[in-house]
Amino acid sequence: MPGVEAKVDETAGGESPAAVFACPEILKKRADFLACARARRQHTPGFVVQGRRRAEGGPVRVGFTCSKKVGNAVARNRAKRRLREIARAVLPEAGRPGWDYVLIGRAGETAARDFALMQDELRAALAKLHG
RNA sequence: GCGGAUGGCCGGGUGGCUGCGGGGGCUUGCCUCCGAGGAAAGUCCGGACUCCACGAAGCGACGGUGCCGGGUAACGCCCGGGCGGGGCAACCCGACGGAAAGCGCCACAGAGAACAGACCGCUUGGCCACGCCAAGUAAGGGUGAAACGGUGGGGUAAGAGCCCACCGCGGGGCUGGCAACAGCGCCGGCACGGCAAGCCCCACCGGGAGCAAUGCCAAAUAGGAGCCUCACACGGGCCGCUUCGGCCCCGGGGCUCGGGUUGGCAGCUAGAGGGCCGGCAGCGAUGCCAGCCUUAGAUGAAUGGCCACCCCGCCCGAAAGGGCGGACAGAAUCCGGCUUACAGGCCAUCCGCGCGA
RNA sequence: CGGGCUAUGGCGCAGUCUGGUAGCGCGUCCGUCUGGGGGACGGAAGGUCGUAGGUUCAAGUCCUGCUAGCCCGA
Repeated sequence: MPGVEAKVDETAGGESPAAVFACPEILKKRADFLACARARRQHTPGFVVQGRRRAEGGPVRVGFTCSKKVGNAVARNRAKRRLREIARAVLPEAGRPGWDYVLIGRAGETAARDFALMQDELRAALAKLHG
């Protein structure tokens, strides 16, 4: 859909306010996930984060993965919701434009770990990833 | 009070801040409304809805269902009834058609395993007499999951439905019931072991695929290949000296085939819909009528995060209080069932035992 | 959304159709041969047949429900 892509290019131009970063673009293509999987990664007790810098630039993008190992549908959905929430809270300030991030849920921990703790861990992991 | 049976219900609540999906509104970034389940699950049945195939009917193959009656859009579901089994009872359970249509199987043990037959025996007779032979017999013993009707009496050389009574079984009759079936009396003297969740027979049912169905739009490979047809108007080629005529390419239309990547829209949520309170018919499932309320539609896929109070459970504590936790589980076209999972709690009816009046 | 396959000793597989004895190879253990190792030979142990019911005298096998894993089509 050309119209939508044109709009995305506008917002990614750099002049947009911080509100754009409040809801980062969601990764939808399998190829994007595979590209991130080949890039750098950081492990934390609650989740795994992968990140890569896209050659073409653009906004912050983020994707979420919870495999069957995490549990049944309820456990997977709950883990993804918590990952989305910490991404929404942390990425606008800690994420870098032009980067793709993938957050991967882990069995048990992602759904049970303290929420504030996971936010700090994401900030620390992103710093390591960028550096 | 203790124990039990059946039917039904709830599945944490309230408020605040901040986010997500969808609808609507307008002043285009704000407001407002709605937003998971009883199983949304497993995908085991039955439908609706789309597309494909098909002249009708019959027969066959394959698959399914299987006591009778009713309910239903339909069902393998539900209700009522019958029969059989379990329980002191309330009540529960049952793949519950046919084994005299045919084939097959019944290991081991045992004399003998489906058609009769005789190991130990019993009785009679004979003899070279503590044994052998012949005839009769199938009551008793032993084996087995199962042994050719059972119990009692008569009878007999010993026995045997050989005869009798009761029970069982089979046949036909009457009565009650729509029926499954039940009851009553009559006849037969026993023939017909089990397995059909082995093949099979009988009766009934069933076309295939699935919302990634299907339809439309846009971009793009590239305006591809084949067949039929229309027209020889333009252009090219061939036959022909030319006009003209015919044929082929090309062109218009139709059909088929091949390659075939994304994106959007429709389908897409109001339907045999659910809930509450009534009325009528019915034992009931259910049907009819009336009123009110309610009604998720995502597509890398929406319900999250934090806080406060209350409820419940566990732990620590003398208490105040503190800490941890909240069953099973997440819509994907929709509906009716089935099956499976489920912390804790509530309500109603009924049964047995004990105590009291 | 629809369809199929598998589950048996530690590992890989037979046996299931056609019901009565669970078998094969590798591995493990013991012994012998060798000075020792390897190897060979001989012997032995080891299986709730995924799970819960049912049919049957009898179930790994037949039927039904469930669990786990794998594969295929749109």
